[in-house]
Amino acid sequence: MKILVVEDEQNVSSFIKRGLEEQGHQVTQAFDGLTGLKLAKDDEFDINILDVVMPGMNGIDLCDELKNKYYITSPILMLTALGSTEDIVIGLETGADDYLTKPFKFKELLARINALSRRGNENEKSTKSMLQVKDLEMNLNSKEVFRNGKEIELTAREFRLLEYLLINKNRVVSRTALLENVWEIDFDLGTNIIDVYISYLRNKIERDYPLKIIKTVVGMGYIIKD
Amino acid sequence: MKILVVEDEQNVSSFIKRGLEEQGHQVTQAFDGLTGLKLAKDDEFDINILDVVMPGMNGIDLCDELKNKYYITSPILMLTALGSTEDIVIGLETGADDYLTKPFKFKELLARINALSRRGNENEKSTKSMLQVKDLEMNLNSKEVFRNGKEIELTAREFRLLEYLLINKNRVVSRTALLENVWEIDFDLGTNIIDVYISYLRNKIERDYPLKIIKTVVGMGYIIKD
DNA sequence: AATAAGCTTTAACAAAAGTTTAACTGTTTT
DNA sequence: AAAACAGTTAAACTTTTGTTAAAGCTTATT
Repeated sequence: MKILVVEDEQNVSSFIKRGLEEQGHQVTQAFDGLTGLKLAKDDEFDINILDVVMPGMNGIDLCDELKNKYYITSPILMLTALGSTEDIVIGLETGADDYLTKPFKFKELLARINALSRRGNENEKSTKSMLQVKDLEMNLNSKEVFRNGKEIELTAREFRLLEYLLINKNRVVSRTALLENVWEIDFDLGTNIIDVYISYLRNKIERDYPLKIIKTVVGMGYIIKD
Repeated sequence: MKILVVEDEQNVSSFIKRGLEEQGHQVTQAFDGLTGLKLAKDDEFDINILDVVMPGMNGIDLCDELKNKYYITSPILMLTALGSTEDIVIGLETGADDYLTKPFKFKELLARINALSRRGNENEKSTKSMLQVKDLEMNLNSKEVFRNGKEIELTAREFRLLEYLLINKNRVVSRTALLENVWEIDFDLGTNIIDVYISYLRNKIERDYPLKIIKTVVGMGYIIKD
């Protein structure tokens, strides 16, 4: 993992760096808030460790900027002096994902880092390249579609239509939305292309199976439900 | 929020309960691990607070069971005695989402609970789109309507009418307003379409239930009250 | 550049579903 | 009790959806 450590005290920073590198992580150091901001805002790190007390920009403001201005998604772990409950409260409020009071045992830091990265990975399940509903699977990388394990060949447009419906699983998708997002047509001029493609799609993915996938909601659009 | 507190020390448990209830949360108490397990495993709580040191099943085993056997998804916050770093490490390793060392300031517990629930909500952004009154629920994403858990099929117009009434819950909605907002008719030419649709709607959502939803306010319009 | 194959779009029609009108009945207010 | 207001019903009407075939495009290949 790539880990950023923003900490002004040389010896604490090195202590962390050495320990994490022993665990096979790649550590980048920043010794003041502004440098830390520059490094972190592009969200290239798996975890950001920020000290609260620093000259210039402090850890809380840095955390605030990162989470609420640059909207970074990687977790932030705050380091605070023992007993400064106020800081902890504010830190968590501004969006820090965890904190640790100094002095701390390295083992605990490690456990927290693991917990944070574990949590991060769970959220990324949604980003992964498979969409599915019932016994229908769509692989976004290989652009393959399977029903009950059997491959179904779709044309590009059929694929995009199905993809959009799957991304919006459990939501009714209007014709306007389909026209805009699948066909990039921003105003309808009385085409029935959607109906035609829904029909094609149904022929390919539902014809041989009793379990239907695409439901029509008359007057509103179409929906794929779990 | 519904919060579960599994803690064997009466006074600590009550302290937490009282504080959280003051914040408007709904707290359920368990005074031993097994009871806690029974309550938590059905995953009906928004947050589970577990004490580590308890007679019988301890908090760490409980956490392990819940996360790795019953796969509950709601966050777990562990309470540990000060300085037992070992416990914290194990706790986080078994899947706890956060921990707090005793003694703690209530303010901090609150901040952590808020942080945990915030994190949870991000994963299910589809939730915010529910309208409801009494035992009637309307899902604006899937365009589904349920009465007492049972689905009711509505046409597009019926849906829009009910939606508008629900958005204006506890307010009398005039016929003119309905005509403008549901039918997009800006001036009435003596139609009774609203009466007709109110009648259709009542047939579908009230016919089989003693508890009525839509009330007529003669000379003014209709109202749905909580 | 011409051809062919595959994909996309249009258009016509049939079928299904939903909406509106209007006549009639019932209820509340004056 | 009359007048105004609200509710019900069924038939007429409109809109929406599904299907098919043919025409129009693109793209790869000769």
